[in-house]
Amino acid sequence: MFTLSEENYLKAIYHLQTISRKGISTNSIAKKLKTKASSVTDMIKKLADKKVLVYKKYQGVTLTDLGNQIATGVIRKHRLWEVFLVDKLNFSWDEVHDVAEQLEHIKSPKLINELDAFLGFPKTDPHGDPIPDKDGEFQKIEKRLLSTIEPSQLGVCIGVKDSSSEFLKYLDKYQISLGQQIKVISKEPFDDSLTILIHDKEITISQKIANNIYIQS
Amino acid sequence: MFTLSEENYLKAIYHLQTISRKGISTNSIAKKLKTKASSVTDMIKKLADKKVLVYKKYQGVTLTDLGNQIATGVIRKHRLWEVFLVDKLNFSWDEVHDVAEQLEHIKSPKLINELDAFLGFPKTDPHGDPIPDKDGEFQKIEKRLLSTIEPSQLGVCIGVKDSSSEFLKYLDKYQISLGQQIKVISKEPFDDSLTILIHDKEITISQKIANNIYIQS
DNA sequence: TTAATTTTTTAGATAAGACTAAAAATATTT
DNA sequence: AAATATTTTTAGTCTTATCTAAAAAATTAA
Ligand SMILES: [Mn+2]
Ligand SMILES: [Mn+2]
Ligand SMILES: [Mn+2]
Ligand SMILES: [Mn+2]
Repeated sequence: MFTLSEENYLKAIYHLQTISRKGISTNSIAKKLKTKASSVTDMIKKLADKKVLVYKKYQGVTLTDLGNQIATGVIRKHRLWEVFLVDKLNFSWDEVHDVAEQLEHIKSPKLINELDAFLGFPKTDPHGDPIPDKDGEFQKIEKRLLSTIEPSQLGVCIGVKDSSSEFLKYLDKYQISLGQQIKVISKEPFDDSLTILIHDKEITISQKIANNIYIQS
Repeated sequence: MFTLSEENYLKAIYHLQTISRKGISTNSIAKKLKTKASSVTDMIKKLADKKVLVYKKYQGVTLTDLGNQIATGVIRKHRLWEVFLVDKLNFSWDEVHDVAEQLEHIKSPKLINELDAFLGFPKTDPHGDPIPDKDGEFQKIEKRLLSTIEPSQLGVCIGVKDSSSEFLKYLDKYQISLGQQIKVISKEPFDDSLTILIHDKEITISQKIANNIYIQS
C-alpha cells in the first residue's frame, strides 16, 4: 500500500517521464512537487526499496512497471473525479483540479470502477487528457500545439497543456473550449502572436497562450 | 484547518456525547478510536488549544460550539457520501462505511453542497441516520430499539445501531431492511429472544440482534 | 479512612515526511 | 586539466501522531 505522499511522487515522476524519457533528476522532482531536493532523495530511496522505481545515486530515477501501474492508477482516479465534478456537480473546468488532487488518493477499487461506469466510461477528462482504463491502458491522442499551426489552416481545440485556473479562466473569457473550431488567420513575425478566427470572431492571442492549447487538425 | 486525525477525534467525541452527555473520558475516546489513552491526552490538549473542546486535567472533555460544528460537518459528509455510494454507485449498505471514512475528510464546501443537491437533499443515510444540513441542523428521529417493543405491537424498521458489515449482512439474509414492517409475535422470557413477523414469515432473533434495530412505532 | 485498583497524565522513544546546512559528486567553464 | 558552478546526497533538526513505561491523581474496596 502506498501513502498519499508516495502516490504524489509516483505521479510527478510519471508525468516528468512523459516529457523527457531520460532518468528523472532529483531537482526536477523537487521543483514539480514544490519541495526540496533533500526531501526527494529521502523519498526516492524509500520508493526504490518498494520496487516502484530504479535509483542509482546521482543518476536520477526511472519507474518500474509496478511504478507506472500505480501512477496511472492515480491519474485514472484524478481524471475520473474531474469528469464527475464537471458532469454531475456543476463544477467548471478551472475548479476541479484541487479537489481531484484530494479525491485521487481515496482507496477503493469498487468505488473507482463503479464511478467509471456511472460516468459512461469517459475517454477524456475536462481538459482533454486521456483517462486510463481499468488496466491502465489509454490511447495517445494525436495533437499539436496551436502555436505550430500555419496561417490559413484550421483545427479543433482538444486539450490544454496548462490547466491552471488562471489560464482556463482566460480561455473561458474568449470562449475557447474543447471541441471548438479554430482557424489561424495570421501570425505576427515579431512576437509570434496569432490572430485566430473563433465563433466567427477574430481575436489575437499571444504566443504563450498558443503554446498551451492543443489542436487536432 | 483540521487534520484528518483531529477530525476523527472530534467525530468520536461528538458520538460519545450523544450517548452520555457527561464529560467524555480519555479512556472512552481511546477505546472508540482504537488508540491509547496517552495518545488521547496529547491530542485533546492540542484540540483544547484550538478551542474546539474544553479540557481540564482528569475531568474529561466537552466539545465547544465550534467543535460540534466541525464534528457535524464531518458527519454530514460521511453520510452524504454513503447515500451517493448506495444510490448512484451500486454499493450495498454494508460496503459503504470504510470508503465514507476516507471521503468524509475531503475538503471542499462546494463539493459537498453540490453533492447534497445532486442527491436530492436526502434526510437520512443508508443506515437510517439523519444527515445534517448545510448549517449543521438535523431533526432527531423518533425511534426505539426493537428489543423494547411488546408482543403483538408492530412498527417499521427505520435504522440500525450497529452498522458493521457483519450485522448488516445478517439483516440482508433475513430481508430486514429500512422501511420494512415488523410485528413482534412473542418474547421468550428466558433469553429475551423475539419471534417476529416480517415479509409474512415468522423468524426468531436473539436479543442482541433486537438491540441493534431501531423501530418507529 | 486507609489500602488497593483504575484512570489519567507525563516522560521518553519511534516513524514519516519535511526542512536547513554542509559535504560530496558531477557538470560546465576557463 | 584545473577551477568553478551546479546538482545531489548526507547529517542533523522539526512536527505530527503514535507508542510503552512509569508517575500521579482519582475512584473503589476493605
Ligand atoms: Mn487535474
Ligand atoms: Mn485534468
Ligand atoms: Mn458509516
Ligand atoms: Mn451511516
